[in-house]
Amino acid sequence: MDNNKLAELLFPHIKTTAQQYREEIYPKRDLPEGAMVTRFAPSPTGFLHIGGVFTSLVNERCAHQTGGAFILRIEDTDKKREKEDGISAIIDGLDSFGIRFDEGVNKNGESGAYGPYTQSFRGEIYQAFVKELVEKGLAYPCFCSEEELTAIRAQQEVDKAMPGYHGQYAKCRDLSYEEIEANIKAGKSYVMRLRSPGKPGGRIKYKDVIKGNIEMDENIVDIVVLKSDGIPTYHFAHAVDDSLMGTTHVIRGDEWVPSVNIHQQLFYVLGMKAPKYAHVAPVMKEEDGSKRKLSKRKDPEAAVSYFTQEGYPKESVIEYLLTLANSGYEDWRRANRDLPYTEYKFQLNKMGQSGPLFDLQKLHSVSADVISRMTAAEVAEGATAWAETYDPELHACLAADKAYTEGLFAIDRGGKKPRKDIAKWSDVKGYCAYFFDGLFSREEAMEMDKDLQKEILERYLAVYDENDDKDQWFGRMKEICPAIGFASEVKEFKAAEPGTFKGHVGDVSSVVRVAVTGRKNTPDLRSIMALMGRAMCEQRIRDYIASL
RNA sequence: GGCCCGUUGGUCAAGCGGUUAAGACACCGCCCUUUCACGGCGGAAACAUGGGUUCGAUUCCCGUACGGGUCACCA
Repeated sequence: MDNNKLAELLFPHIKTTAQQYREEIYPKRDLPEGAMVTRFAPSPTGFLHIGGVFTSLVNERCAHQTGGAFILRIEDTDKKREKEDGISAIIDGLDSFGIRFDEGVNKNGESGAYGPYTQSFRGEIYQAFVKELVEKGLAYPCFCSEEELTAIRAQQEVDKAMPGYHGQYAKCRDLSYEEIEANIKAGKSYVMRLRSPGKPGGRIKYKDVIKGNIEMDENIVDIVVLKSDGIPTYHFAHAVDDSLMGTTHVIRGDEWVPSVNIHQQLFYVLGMKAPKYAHVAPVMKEEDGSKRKLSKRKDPEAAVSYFTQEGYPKESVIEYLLTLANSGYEDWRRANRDLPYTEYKFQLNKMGQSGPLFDLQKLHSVSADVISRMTAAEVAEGATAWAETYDPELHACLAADKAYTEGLFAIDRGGKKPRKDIAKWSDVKGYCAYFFDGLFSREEAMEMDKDLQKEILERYLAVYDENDDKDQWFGRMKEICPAIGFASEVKEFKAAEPGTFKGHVGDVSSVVRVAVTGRKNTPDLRSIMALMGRAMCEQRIRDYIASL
């Protein structure tokens, strides 16, 4: 058969050759030694999944810490599953986690010298490569219908043969030029298949950066490279794009491991160098005692929107994901509390081989730590921004007086041992409600004789001075003690015979605390009262007395 | 079912032939402390299983079990 003639019959409109794409249109990248070119290549089939953030973070770290490039490519080769806002959901989602791309699809379209970066716009490129394959006798049209394919599968089951279009089952493999021409003239729909050079029984080996040495059967299936609509399959698009774009490391989910034999074969027939592969295990979820892949449909915490809704700062999610990705990260963080995560030397080959369970409790702890390292201004800003869309009532309070809001977050913040009460912005309301009359409610009461509480508060009011510093403030509490039979030192109280004192200075401040905040537990009361101011504190105390 | 990968405390995990088998989250106790938090100290808690190889296996090899992945004109 005349392969060139067949190629022309099949692709008469394709004038730019594969050779030109390879050598002229997309030149080699000029990068420093060791620079990694990576890519995140999602298909726009729904919303961004936390697993997508995970793999793109890994890709991003590898590219940027080596001075390489990070590409966002959209794999929209499946029209059926495509969702309308799929692309923008991915772009916005990644952007909201601060993951930056150097090339590819973005909000304004595309940028970079290796485009288009959206596969649906690369049709002619793929076809040029298939055309070349046809010329070399490595691809052919297949006219089998869905029914025929099903029949083949059924037959293979009977024969206990390996499923797939191969060997004796590859009916269209050796069609003559005339037959092909006749089918096409008859308007029969067809796909383009690879004429696999693989031999049954052949084995291939490759070294996965994460999984190590992997050995598997050589591919012998004549896989589809171009679907009947002329759009490539993932496999083919991957091979063409990643070689043309100069990807050095393909870092993707490990569900692709079994396809590596196909991919390597594709690079081989295309005459292009295969990239290195690193297969990342998926983030898992525990259910009924067994692990399974985190699913977008079943698990609310799988969608990135969950984290924004709950108000986990993006830094927290990244921080947590990094601890999952590299176990050394936590140690590094402890030693370098204030450095940005980009300073950490991420190691691809140190990633776990099996999927980690997504642990919300750990996220919570990591996030509390992240927030504890923020400044009051940052916390105020984060919380206010979150509340604006998710809690209008809270937002009204936080936004009313910026200085006041910042002040409340400044209490017990900074220094070596900052508080860790807030793990996500949705915790803020519970944390600070008593600072605002609009949110305030009396949540807890003192278990102490009411008249005694009254007396304590009356006496306190008599000596209360809003200008006191911390020591003076506490001194007032002590001042009250003797007159009401309380110990002004806790040690004194503990050392004395039971019954000597009715209580101690700590109990006095507890009464004041409950009166002012409606709670038994709060951060430093003096700071709280100083921030709230005399009028508010006095009002709270008087209201409390009246309620007793 | 075929093929591929994996299996260290509840979870995330160090480990790479000889260790008292790290650390973190969670849990428990104690200390610090005017409350709470933070912090400090301590505790309980693990090498799936059976065979080899070896002077010695968590570590290497084989089998078993369990878990995960994949076998499309989906990615």
